[in-house]
Amino acid sequence: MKHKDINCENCFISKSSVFNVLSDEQKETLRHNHSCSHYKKGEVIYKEGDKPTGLICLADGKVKIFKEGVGGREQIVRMAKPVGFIGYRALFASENYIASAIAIEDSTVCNIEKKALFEMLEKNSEFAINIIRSLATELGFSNSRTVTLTQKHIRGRLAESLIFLMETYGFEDDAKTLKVYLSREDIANLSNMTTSNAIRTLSTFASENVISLDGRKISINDIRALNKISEMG
Amino acid sequence: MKHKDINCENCFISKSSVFNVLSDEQKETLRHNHSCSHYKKGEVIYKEGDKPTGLICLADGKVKIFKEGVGGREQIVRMAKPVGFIGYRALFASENYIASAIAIEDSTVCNIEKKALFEMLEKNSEFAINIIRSLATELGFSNSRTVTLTQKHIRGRLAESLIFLMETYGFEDDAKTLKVYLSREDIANLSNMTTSNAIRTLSTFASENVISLDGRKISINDIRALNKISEMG
DNA sequence: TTAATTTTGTGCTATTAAACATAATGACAT
DNA sequence: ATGTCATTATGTTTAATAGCACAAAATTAA
Repeated sequence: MKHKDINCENCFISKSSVFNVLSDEQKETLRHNHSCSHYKKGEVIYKEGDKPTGLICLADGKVKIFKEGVGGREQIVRMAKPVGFIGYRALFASENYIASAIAIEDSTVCNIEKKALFEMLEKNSEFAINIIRSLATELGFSNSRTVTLTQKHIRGRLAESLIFLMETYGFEDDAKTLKVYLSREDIANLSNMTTSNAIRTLSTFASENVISLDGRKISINDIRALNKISEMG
Repeated sequence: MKHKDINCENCFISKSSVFNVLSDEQKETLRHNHSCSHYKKGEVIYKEGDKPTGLICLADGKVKIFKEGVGGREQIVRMAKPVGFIGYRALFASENYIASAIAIEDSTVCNIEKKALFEMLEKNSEFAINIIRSLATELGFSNSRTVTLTQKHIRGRLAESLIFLMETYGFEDDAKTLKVYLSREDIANLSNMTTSNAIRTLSTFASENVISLDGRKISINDIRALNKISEMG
């Protein structure tokens, strides 16, 4: 369910956004061609096969992007955090979405119309170069992940996922609890393993004092050990 | 070993290249900032960790791009054909290479200087948009491949690789023999399996009359069956 | 509050594919 | 031609992990 007109100004003012090379006037143009929506935890933002209507910016919340594979088994290909973009790959490739996006927390997104965006790309080449850099970086990440997910063993894959979540979402105030609360199934889908094995391996990590578990709360006790497991298997 | 000044004009005149939106004058500018090289089968074009010096265009030949994973096991992430670009990801992300490129046939490549290329990106936004589209398409391919390689079983993965090679390099004049001659090891590295299993599974496909084998020559007898194996496992 | 449903946790079994071993074949250098 | 090395081929064993079954706990709905 969408609630219109919720503030998503974050998307335009963030220093780290690809928009940072736009002039105030250009930002204003995009602002005039956007709409905001709100999604509750678990709601679908877009589905595999849908046609993109614009560039979606995540102003607040957390979103998982995943593909359905063999027998409906899902593989999470990306986790988005604010301020970040989602669905841009399909938009720029002029294709339909090849993955789905679901809010894993209540989220606010803003949609910038395709037409206005492409006009901006033509006008401001520095902006285009920013997009090129983002896509190239993301492609490198994807290639690395392919190798990881296919070659590392379960412990290595899970350790790497935990490191990834740590780097993406950071810690709570205690400096050790991951600031993201995923189901065991989502953790499994991120790490290319069954839910059973994700549960089992998390328990093992906890028994080795590498992490602590309290429901969906995961605390990292020993980053060095986690890195070692990720690298060595 | 590199041989300078071998013709690689293909790269500039190809209709299907991202350069097709450049004016004659702009093409001339890039031409003034390029150099050609030749690589024999098996020679390294660049290695993981190297710093890109420009955009490499494959004018003639065939190249495999691969990453080294756990225990040096290689995963082929892309196969390049003429006219196509290699090494552009690292260049555009301003990173060092995260994969290596090796000629699998005698190949001619041309290197367009980084500086001239980026100046062109700034001048011609249509060109930049072309690059954006290429990167976005490639990213989609990479994401799909991640799911395939992690979820499909051996038969499915191998079938998909054969279809991929067929779509990438096409057939010889007999309309059934793949126009690319890979070692069993390369086929394995493309399909995320051991060499033994690639050999075994190819034999099985041959015994099922889906393909025919004659040394490194692979002929596709039944595309429909191959597609079915790829989809169903 | 109770009932229903989902999520988490744990043990056992079956299956897949890797690892290993050993030939056979083919390519290449001397 | 002859030896060396890489590649291809095939059989056997072993290890990893998916699949399944079931119970406990937590969450949601009635």
